[in-house]
Amino acid sequence: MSSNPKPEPATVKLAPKAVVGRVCLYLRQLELLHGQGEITISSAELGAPLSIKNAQVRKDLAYFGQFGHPGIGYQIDDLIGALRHVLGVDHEWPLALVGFGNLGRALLGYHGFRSRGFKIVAIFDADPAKIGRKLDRLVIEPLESLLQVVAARQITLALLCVPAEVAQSVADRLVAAGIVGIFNFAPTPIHLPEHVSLIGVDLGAQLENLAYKVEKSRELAPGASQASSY
Amino acid sequence: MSSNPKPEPATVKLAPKAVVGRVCLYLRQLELLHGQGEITISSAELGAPLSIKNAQVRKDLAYFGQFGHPGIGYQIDDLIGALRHVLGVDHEWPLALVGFGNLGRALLGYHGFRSRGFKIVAIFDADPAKIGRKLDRLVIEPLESLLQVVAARQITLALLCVPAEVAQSVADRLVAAGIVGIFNFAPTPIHLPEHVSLIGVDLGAQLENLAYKVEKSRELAPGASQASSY
DNA sequence: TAGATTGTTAATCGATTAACAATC
DNA sequence: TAGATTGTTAATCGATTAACAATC
Repeated sequence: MSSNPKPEPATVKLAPKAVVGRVCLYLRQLELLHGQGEITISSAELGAPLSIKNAQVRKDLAYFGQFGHPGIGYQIDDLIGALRHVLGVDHEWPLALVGFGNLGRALLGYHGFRSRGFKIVAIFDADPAKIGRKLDRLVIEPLESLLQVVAARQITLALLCVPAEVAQSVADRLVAAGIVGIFNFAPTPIHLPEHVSLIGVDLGAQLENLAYKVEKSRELAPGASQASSY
Repeated sequence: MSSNPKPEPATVKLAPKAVVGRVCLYLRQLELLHGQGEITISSAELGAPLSIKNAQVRKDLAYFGQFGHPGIGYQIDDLIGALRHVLGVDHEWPLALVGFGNLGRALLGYHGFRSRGFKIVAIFDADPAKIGRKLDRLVIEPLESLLQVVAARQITLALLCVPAEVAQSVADRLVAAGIVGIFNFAPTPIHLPEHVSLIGVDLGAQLENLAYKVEKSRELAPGASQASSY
């Protein structure tokens, strides 16, 4: 433990969503660079491949502390450690996968989760025909077991991949079982109590956004659009 | 040669990303209400289930025209038609599915696309073991066929579900084949020429966002977080 | 008319960018 | 020291919210 300036003088400034989103990208980029043997990096170099300006990078990082060295830049391994801690990905997260349809099946095998400490430790489905099926080391369980399994395996987060019609009611049951964060893939908004966090991705809506962009750039003229990177 | 530095003086206000995102939600909500036999709706009623304020709803819609009637509200079927046109979902969009791994397989069966006029009409993969396999009415084809198939089936959009390492190079080939919009699922930013539109969803990064929220609300106190709806 | 609700303007709020003294 | 780069403040930009005359 070093001589840290001021740990937290009641300044619980929770970072804006946009900032957190970008910090995730910085972390991934940093890990890539670390793997390539890089030692330090400047805000400009870090932002460039992500199309993010140097001032933005510095401001984002400054939300969480002072990590840089004037004239030098950022120590990559130190920054990786700091950002992992900030984002809460410096430890494992046991996940429940709820709804084992097409999308649920894909998420079970999705590498982007596992590589970040997110580990699916339970699968639930309402369909009696699916219950009992074995996958990997897991068995598909009925929603009736939610309460017991969530407690036993200390599950905190859930991937919700059920049909839109039942998304809200299943979400309610997840909350009742003690889940504190839900990643909603159902194409419908759901409402949760204040203490439960929520992220939603509506793939259909996203694709409509893309259609709009294309339609619009066609209108504007053959060859004028705004490019962007994600 | 082209004598237009600025094509349209007044009316080419391309709506901000956030506005388009919300309009997609309005459209879905309106279709739901239409199915329930509702005829008219006010901005307040439309926004409520989405946790969006009435002023915001009116402002968003006003980007695209005047659809409402003072004292009455909006005619649901008229508004649906208008928004579909604005978003470009009043006609079919032939899609290419590129990369037939876990996620690609899930997207092939994903109902949220088909119900909006998005229709997968070609599947590509680089793996010789997969090429030739039949699914639904489609055959998995090699990337070498891209140019020919995209032209023949008039494909404009692509779902990119390949590993991060090859995402950029495959995207380049898609662009070369004439694709004008890419939905990138690979967990890496890609860069495209100006005339090609891009939407990216990084599921791993999203899950990290959720982890951050949970971590943060734990710090703040047991029972204080910001709820939101998607 | 009285009540409801729009589209739009003005006020507020937040996020991005630029600029620069401080630091290595 | 000279050059590089930080963290932070100030300026700019954009998005959300409130307020209200106009309209049905």
